[in-house]
Amino acid sequence: MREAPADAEIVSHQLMLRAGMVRQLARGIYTWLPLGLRVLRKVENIVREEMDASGAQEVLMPAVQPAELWRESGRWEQYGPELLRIEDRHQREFCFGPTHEEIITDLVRREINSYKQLPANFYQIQTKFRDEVRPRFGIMRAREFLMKDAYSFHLTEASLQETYQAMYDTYSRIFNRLGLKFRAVMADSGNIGGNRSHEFHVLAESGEDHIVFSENGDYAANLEQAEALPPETARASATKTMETVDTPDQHTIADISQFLGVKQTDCVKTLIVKSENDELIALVLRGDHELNHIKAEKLDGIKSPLEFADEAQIRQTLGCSVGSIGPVGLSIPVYVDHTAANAADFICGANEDGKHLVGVNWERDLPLPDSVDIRNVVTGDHAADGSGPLQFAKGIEVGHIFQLGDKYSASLKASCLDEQGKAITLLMGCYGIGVSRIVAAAIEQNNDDKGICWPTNIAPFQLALVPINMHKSQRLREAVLELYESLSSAGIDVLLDDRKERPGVMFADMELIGIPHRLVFSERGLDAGKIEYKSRLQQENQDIPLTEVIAFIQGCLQST
RNA sequence: CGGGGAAUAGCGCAGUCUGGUAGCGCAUCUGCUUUGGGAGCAGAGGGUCGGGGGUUCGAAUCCCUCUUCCCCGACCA
Repeated sequence: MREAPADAEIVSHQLMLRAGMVRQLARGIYTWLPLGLRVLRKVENIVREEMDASGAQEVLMPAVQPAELWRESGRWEQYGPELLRIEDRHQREFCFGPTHEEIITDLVRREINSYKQLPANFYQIQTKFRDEVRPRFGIMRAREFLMKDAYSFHLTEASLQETYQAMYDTYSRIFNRLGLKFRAVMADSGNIGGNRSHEFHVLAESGEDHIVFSENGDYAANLEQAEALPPETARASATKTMETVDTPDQHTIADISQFLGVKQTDCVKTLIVKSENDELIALVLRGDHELNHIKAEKLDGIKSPLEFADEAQIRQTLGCSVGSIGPVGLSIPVYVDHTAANAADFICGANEDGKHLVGVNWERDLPLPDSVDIRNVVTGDHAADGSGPLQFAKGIEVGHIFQLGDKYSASLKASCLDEQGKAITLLMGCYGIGVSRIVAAAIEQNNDDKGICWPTNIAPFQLALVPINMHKSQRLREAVLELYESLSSAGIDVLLDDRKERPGVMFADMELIGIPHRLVFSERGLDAGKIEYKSRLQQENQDIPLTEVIAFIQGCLQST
């Protein structure tokens, strides 16, 4: 289709519809059309080959899973509405699997009894269903999607580390073979649990995740996880006295700094969040900094997930509105960010509507508690490992590896006997790749105003063969068919555009669907013994002698 | 779950306010012309106007209701 449906928001979704790769059946549920499926299968095969090469073994687990196992792990209650629950005709409860920790752990506890069988790593490439609150962006965040999930089992921590590293290396090989620019970053392990975790991001401007890394690449983390170091310089000494000033109707830091004619960095903001008992806790940050929710909710006493206090409760306890809060004289617990703790002669709310304090100094006007890291890193911050200034990029998460430890093996009682005949609870790792999401992410990273620009290894076809006016020339037709046969037999994935269309239409369509290499064959070329080659990524054409064309194309495919 | 929007031909949209035979562009089909960057002319096919109910002589249009989809937020790989 030439026009994208109006509800396709991002470029990969629009192009996948226009190129005829997928069609939506229901909210977050898609049919893969032949062209899209070719890409999906190519991605899948690369993942499979590299997983096999890593020593992992492929299995295939059921999509429909009995509730009992989920009750045993405690997740039937925990998982919430994202878990699609169903009943069979006997009113037995099942769910459509969003992930397979329970199933693989159950399998392993039945089948693996001895240390001699370990370590083991099992994977599958299989359809998952997660009843997302808000599916969007086509297959980027669908409810039903294709995922590669792997689970490893170990007797010792060292063995888990070894497989974790092997998976890290395998993932890097996979994304390199896919031809995508990516980065592995340290990540929060979130609800899945465990201690160490890395995310793999495909870099794309439209990515929803923010990642940071140092120039030499030694340090890489997602924004949630990146540590903000305390300032290196000592706090300046006080030069001003504390005074109250009138700031009518000035609530935000932007308002205040403009109203008073000061920089946002001279201001300090105070956010009020809820404690575990729904009481109030203050978080103090420099005016220009953003609160990092993940860091905050890990602090003692703070409710997790983080919840901001409501306006009414703030007014009742502190006697002022949200826009006028400051740390001076607060009777509730206070956490101060490292950078805010380094401020001198700063400006903050006076805990009285329409008033702020200026010239405030820690330890003179108010006590300074031990400072903490609760902000997002910003441009100018340095990497926590000392590897230099941080750079920022946006990414799409396509892989995530975790060390689960005994989270599932303990609740599901998966153990085996060690060399001394003693039962040991197994340690686990799990490793996911969003196979269908990779297809969308690859398009987000590789497109132009004409359409998709597939990396050769995952393009639906490697080469487009475009004959000009083949229907008018029998000898051209014969030459084209012969060339098509020899290209195919040479193992080249070639698409012959044998439609009776005008050249412009064929060129535009081949560019839209993103075939990386193109050969144009005309009667004129046939006479000259030449064929015209063009790469999807370049403007210029070049003429190749017919006799050399197969070798030439093979060269093109190898260099990409 | 809260807030907002939409549903009319395969796609993009008009028509709805003010009820009176269902429209436009692209796509599709036929014919002729054209043929190296999304062709031109002529003609044709294609619609329970998301479903159900109501008001009316008459409903895409007004009323009620259900469903689905989209966006923002909360949530989350």
